[in-house]
Amino acid sequence: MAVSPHPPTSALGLRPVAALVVIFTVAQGQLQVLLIRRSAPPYEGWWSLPGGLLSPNESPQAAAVRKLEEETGVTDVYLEQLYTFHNLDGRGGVAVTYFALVNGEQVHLSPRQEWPPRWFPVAQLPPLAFRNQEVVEYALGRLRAKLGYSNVAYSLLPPQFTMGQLQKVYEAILGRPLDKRNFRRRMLSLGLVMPTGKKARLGRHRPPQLYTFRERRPIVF
Amino acid sequence: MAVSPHPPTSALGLRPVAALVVIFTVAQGQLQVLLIRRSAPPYEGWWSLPGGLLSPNESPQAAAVRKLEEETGVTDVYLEQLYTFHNLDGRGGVAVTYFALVNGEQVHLSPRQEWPPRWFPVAQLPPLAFRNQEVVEYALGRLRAKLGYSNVAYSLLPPQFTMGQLQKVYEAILGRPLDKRNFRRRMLSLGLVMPTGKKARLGRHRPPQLYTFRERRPIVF
DNA sequence: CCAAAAGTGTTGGCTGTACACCCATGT
DNA sequence: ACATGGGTGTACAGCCAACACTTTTGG
Repeated sequence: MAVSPHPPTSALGLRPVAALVVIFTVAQGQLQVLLIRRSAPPYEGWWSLPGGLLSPNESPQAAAVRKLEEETGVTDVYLEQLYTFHNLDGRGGVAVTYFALVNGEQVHLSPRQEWPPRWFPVAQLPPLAFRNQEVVEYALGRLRAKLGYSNVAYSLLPPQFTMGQLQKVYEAILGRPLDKRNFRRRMLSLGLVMPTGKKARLGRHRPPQLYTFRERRPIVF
Repeated sequence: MAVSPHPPTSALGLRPVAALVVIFTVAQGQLQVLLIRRSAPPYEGWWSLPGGLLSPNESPQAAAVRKLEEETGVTDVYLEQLYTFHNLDGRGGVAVTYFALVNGEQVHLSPRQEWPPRWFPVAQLPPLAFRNQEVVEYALGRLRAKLGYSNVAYSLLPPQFTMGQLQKVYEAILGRPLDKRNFRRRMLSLGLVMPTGKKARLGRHRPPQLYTFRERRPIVF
């Protein structure tokens, strides 16, 4: 374990506890992560994950929700606890990490800050402060795994969408192309999504079929 | 969220941080959990999971290892972070939980304490302090899931074992019987275990074939 | 001799994957 | 007319679950 360059703050079992959020979205066909720029040392000016110490009486999850809302204005999205790291910052603190999935359409990045938050494609991240790189990689692995057996994608899409849109989201997250027919079959047979009521008219001027998620909250199979 | 009956200890983002360990073993054909009795209020005299606040400069994982060693004398076993709970004790603390798997043969429960630790079958737990019941259930779900795609069982068994022994461990954890032939085939074809070098002599007096885990450290597929 | 545990193959169902063409719409 | 995207079926391979009897060992 690395030697702490700072005096210990950990007597009595009391520790600084922070929440960190890896916020994902899919835009321009790519999976993207939200990063902010640090305005204070250490790592001043470096890109890093949104997060910070818990407020008095606040739970780690509440802090994650608060950070998410502060940075993106979005609430009521998929949020899941990832892992709890120790000493990410070299000061003996504990960081509870989360990942969130947001629909890029609804997000308005807070422009109030001097150095505003920005989306970065996961494949082209800048150097990150602390050990945030690790955290992003961990989150990405988890997200990809969950895609296979849960409905996490619901919060990346509008309430109604076409199969093509859904498939593009999956492809962006997995980073590889999928077969259209197999994809459709799987989504339907898992009961993940269902066609909207709007019957497709036969004959001329038939609009594409729209689908919705059966459940717009976390489900695991 | 429940109202705290105690004054908040959470100003400045400093919180009490504890580690809790769900220690599993398989004995008498049953999956068992190690519990201790609390010697102080609240919940004095109730059964609960081993754990406690971090020592100065100690990481949550190190605290979990320490607790495990204190209670069972065992070291170098499978240990995995589970989930981080908030306010388990109603005092606004953060509890990082772990689960561990130990081979019952190697364990010598510390008898030094007035109220010694004891194994309980998971199916027959006594009432537990705080919300430890939740933690055990969470751990059990995770353990069962991991059994399917990892080699976690290695630390529940001696270095060499028969297929029958291995199968009994799986059955105890899953709580249902398995088919002998399918089980053997799967273990071998997944490359989880391999026969020991000792060639089975043909003819009379052939001892049962012994197997070992290919890797005695955490592997996930 | 008896009880207990090791060892051994085959079949049928299901699931996942690979693969190509037509139709409608909008530009 | 062309480009874009929606929509459709089949065949093969691998995986899992069900199923019964023989051999060996130790007492």
